[in-house]
Amino acid sequence: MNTKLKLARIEKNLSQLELAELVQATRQTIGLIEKGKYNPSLALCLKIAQSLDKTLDQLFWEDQE
Amino acid sequence: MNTKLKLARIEKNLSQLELAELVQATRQTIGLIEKGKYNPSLALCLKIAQSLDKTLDQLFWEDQE
DNA sequence: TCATTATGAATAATATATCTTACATTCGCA
DNA sequence: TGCGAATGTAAGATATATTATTCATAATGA
Repeated sequence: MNTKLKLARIEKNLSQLELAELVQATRQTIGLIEKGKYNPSLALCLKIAQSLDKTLDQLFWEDQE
Repeated sequence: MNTKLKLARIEKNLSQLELAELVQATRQTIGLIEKGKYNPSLALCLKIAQSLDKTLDQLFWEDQE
């Protein structure tokens, strides 16, 4: 479950569908990434980060043990 | 061409093969990512970053225009 | 009540990352 | 010289991300 991504999207007042269109993906893909059920490509992560005005680390980096 | 990745690997004195083994990938995959010919998965990017003691941003973030 | 929006979820099809295997080149070093 | 290590590259096979389509549900507002 990628809560950071979901929160960042909601902060920007975007629906899954709106974010999907911004990054040229589908609603399902965004939904599954937020659910943590997909292992997205770097290119998609970069587009998402740009669209939400975040960096990769802010959305996808978890402190590794 | 991902120069940051290549430099970070060389800084750690790792060959492509050694890095590949650390992240459970193949030498070819590492080579192609360094060449900028692959769009790697987030999971692989995370493993690479951990192995090189860098964050995602340090290896894969380019200042977007 | 009804319509719309947002989301979750499943299945089948497609695109592509990754692997496997293999061969070639370069370079440092004995 | 020549050997071994590191790297580049290519073709075919496999795994999986992503799409397309569809159905279901909850929330909201007219």
